[in-house]
Amino acid sequence: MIKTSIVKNQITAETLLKEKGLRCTKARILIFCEFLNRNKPLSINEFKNKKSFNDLDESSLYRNFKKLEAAGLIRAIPGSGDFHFYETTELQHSHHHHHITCSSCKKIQCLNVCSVEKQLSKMANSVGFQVEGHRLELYGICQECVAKKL
Amino acid sequence: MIKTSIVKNQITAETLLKEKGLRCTKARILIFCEFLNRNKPLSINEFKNKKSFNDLDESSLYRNFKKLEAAGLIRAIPGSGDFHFYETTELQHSHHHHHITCSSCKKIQCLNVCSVEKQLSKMANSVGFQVEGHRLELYGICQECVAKKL
DNA sequence: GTACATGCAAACCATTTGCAACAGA
DNA sequence: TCTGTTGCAAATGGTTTGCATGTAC
Repeated sequence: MIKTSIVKNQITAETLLKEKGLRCTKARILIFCEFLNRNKPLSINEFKNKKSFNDLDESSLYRNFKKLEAAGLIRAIPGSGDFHFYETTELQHSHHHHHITCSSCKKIQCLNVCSVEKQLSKMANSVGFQVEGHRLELYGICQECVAKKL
Repeated sequence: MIKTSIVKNQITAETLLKEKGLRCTKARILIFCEFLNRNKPLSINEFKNKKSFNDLDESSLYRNFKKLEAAGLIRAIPGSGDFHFYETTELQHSHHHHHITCSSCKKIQCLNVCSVEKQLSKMANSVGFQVEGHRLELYGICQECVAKKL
């Protein structure tokens, strides 16, 4: 199941790269597949620390991020700490999601719905901006922890 | 009018610094006053380029930002472009609000309304969580940059 | 007088760039 | 083959740090 989607993503990656007129390099496919497989904002640091990227020079990493961004396949997420973050622009609509962290037991849960886009557009428009994207992290208490505290 | 508020802010600055147990250095007062007077997110770069800060060494700038942040007088704004951004926690910035960053010129704008709380509660409830809080950063394009690109 | 702040220079670290060797089309 | 990509090493630029001097209290 998981393997199937990874294979599918590899094909997707190669197809999209070609569509955008980019050469299908080993490195490029590896990087772009990582975005498609993980489908969430990834920092450059996460690539640097991953064993499968050990053979790839850092400068090539950076250059490929730039290329993929220029081609519109990934998007830079402005300002997130010490490293640059990017996310894929593909799959966005079907898979865009956020997380909520339990402040008691630290469990992280995926939220499969994001229903704030309209509000965000309004908020941004009120100060003359057009929204391109957002980063949202929730925190709260999960059912089990509420139960424990009673 | 403006002068009056600037004088007032100078007094405020010195009072707050003392309250937090920080020494009232010339540099420290100058920096913190800048935050109180401008009352919006400021990048370190804006300080570096300002003539009134020419006499102050960069390392002192950075050290003072850290001190003021540790004392809770200013807050670092996560994820901006090439420079760190801070805003004062005093005045209107003490209440809950978010920011939108222009992905072109990197300007950061405060959003004075947060109208997503209800949606967030719903999203969280759907996976059995009660929301305690959230972190939200928007990015997009500001009016000026839209105009430039045309 | 003492602890903390400053200036200066060097170090640090993420990112960029120049260049020669290499690989995709 | 020809142009774009890679690895390596050096450069860049924002930020940090060590140390001797200066200043708030």
